[in-house]
Amino acid sequence: MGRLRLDVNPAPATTPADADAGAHPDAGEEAAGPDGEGTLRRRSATIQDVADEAGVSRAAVSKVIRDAYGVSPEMRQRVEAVIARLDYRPRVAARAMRGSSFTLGLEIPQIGNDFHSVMAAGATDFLAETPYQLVIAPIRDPQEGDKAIQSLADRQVDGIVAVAPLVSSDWLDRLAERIPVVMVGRHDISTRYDTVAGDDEAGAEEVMEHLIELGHRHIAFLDIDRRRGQGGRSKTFISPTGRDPHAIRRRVYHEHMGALGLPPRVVNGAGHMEEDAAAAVRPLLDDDESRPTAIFAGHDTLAVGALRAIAAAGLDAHDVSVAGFDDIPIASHPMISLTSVDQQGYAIGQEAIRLLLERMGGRTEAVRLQMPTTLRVRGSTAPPRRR
Amino acid sequence: MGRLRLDVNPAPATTPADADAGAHPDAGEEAAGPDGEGTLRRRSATIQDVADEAGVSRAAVSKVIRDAYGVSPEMRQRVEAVIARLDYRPRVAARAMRGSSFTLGLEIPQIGNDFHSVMAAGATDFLAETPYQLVIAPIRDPQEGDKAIQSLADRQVDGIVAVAPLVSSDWLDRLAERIPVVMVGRHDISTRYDTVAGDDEAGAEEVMEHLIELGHRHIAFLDIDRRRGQGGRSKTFISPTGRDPHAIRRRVYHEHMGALGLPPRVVNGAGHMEEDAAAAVRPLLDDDESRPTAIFAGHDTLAVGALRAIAAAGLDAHDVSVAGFDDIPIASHPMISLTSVDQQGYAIGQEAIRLLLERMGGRTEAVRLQMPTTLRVRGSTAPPRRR
DNA sequence: ATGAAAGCGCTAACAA
DNA sequence: TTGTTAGCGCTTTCAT
Repeated sequence: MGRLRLDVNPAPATTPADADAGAHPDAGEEAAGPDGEGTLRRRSATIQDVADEAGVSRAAVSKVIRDAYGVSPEMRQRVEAVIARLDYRPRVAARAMRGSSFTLGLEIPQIGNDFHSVMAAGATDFLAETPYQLVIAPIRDPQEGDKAIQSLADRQVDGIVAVAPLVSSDWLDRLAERIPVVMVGRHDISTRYDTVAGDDEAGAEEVMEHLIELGHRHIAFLDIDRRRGQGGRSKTFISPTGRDPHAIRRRVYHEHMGALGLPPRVVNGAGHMEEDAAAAVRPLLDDDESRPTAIFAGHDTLAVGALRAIAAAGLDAHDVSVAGFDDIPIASHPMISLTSVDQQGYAIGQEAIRLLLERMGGRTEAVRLQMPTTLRVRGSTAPPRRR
Repeated sequence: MGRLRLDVNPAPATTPADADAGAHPDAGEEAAGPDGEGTLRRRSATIQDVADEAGVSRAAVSKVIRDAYGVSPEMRQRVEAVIARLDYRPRVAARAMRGSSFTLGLEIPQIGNDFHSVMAAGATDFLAETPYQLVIAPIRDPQEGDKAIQSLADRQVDGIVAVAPLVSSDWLDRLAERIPVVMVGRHDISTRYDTVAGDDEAGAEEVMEHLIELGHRHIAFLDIDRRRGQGGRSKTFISPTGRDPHAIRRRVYHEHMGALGLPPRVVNGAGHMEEDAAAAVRPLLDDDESRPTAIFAGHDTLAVGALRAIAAAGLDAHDVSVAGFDDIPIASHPMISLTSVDQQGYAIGQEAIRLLLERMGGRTEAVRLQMPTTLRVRGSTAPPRRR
């Protein structure tokens, strides 16, 4: 599956059109023209075609489509009519060569993670009345963040928003010299790119205080697994600064456990997916004695996976409580009812784009935004059953 | 919120670099070079820079990066060294002007719909070992599908996969004259673009037979709402052919109800979102007498929303059963346990890309693929309580 | 207000 | 095997 024949190279896009003797392609006309309705790809109208047809210069057409200064109403009208008739669309690639592509890139480390979806929705909505188009570059392995970001940069996007906790800040600094960059979920201090992040420290503290107050003492931390994708990729590495969101959440967990003299227990999620988390949690539940009474999951997708294992084992919140992070939409579903930290993913997406547009508009000082968090207490956390 | 200052126009990307007197940008060197570490955006290396630095022609460099025929090992090595040192990256926009952009576009009508996420994952995975990058164009309103597709086309992607049930097939035919297109979830017969779709008819039949067999007679159909975004967008319209997936599911529902002489009851989901569906279902539950005993939801996101309303009202599957379509990941969660039709979203994503690559490789006959469906019976459907 | 012309970075004939 | 050259479609001075 997934094996593709190696005829991958696209057919040369060169049309047999050599007759450059003022031949208007007449693209978009309903009359199919002299060219048979065969299968050959038809060339579409260029700015030159429009200019010829309207009897003006390319420059004039360019001014019309850019709404630039210096066009008479009559010319504008004439040109616009031809544009409509020929169904002319400016080629973004050609524009990009001279300036901007009016495209913004968003890299997210996991398609299907609802937190990222919500963030992307915020970004998309914010761009609505803007001339910019957002494109998302999805990746398979969270470790490949730098590749996807680079790929976006190669495509001449005018700016990049990325969620990539593991990419080195040096590399990002270098990238940000070339193109405006806003990083989401990073707490590092860069002078070249902006950051937007939730307050991971405060959020994690709320969770731990809540669990402890409920009476839990045997609390496990369900972490994402960074050992995956161990290939020695040069620019990607395990965050050494401990400043990525999951490292912070884990540290706060350790601090609270330590303060109470409780032994920490970190379980590796073996990935980012719900199923990975369920698999990692399952063995914890076997033994009634050693079983934790609560699990603090690094993010909601892991938390939902933990709930999957717990429910499948016939246990409930009084046996094993679960708290997550992100407050993804399903968390508030009454049948899931997951206690979670709301870090305003939608607003994060909006703010990231706002900052990016600001930067593209000329701002040069770096801005760091931290969103406040709110603990949403729900049914998945309850006092532990006395044993 | 979301209101952005109108300094949206990107700063002109022209660097003040006028000294074209053989100045190598020396991009990517760790030594910051003579230029102060100020804020001006640095120009990055071009193929010309590499050629100059390596003492060869542009064509030679081009051949090296394209792995083309006719380069001596020595030259290749020399060029590659310079490429690495200068951190040279070919500009995709420039390449796109001469041929392909090595970018494939995926348009999905709703970011955050898990079925689309799974599909996108299949597409992404299939492209893994390929030189192509997938970019996703998200949209806010499902009605804007044509805009997003057009936007992708404007960006010179080499091919397009789209989920856009409401776009007219004429428009798509015209688009497909210019660029390879594969449509997902459409059952129409086009000679210019391919289609991949689940077997909506068979899937819906399985659902209805299952509900009826359980003993349900008062079955409602929870439909997406097509009245939204009523603005008269020229190329978008309510599918007149009745061949879009939701129209088919609804038709099968009507047929089964009619065959049993039962009165149909179609409820509008007022959108595609879970919350929309919950709001639409709530009023159905008020009156014990008129309350349906089962709901067939047009897709799983709506079904989960229905479950939200049902659970919030303190009811369960014996009061109101729910069946959905798509078998999104959360459906199998034991706390949700939603009966649903599996139409292999992941495989659909893979197949769509496979067909697209085939088409890009030269195939001209249209291919229509239909994926078989499987009903996953779970806890959300149960025999109705006797009243 | 309009147009001529240069050039963005790359690929693809074609020559050498 | 290598280099020269002509564009791809657009924006942008700079003349007119």
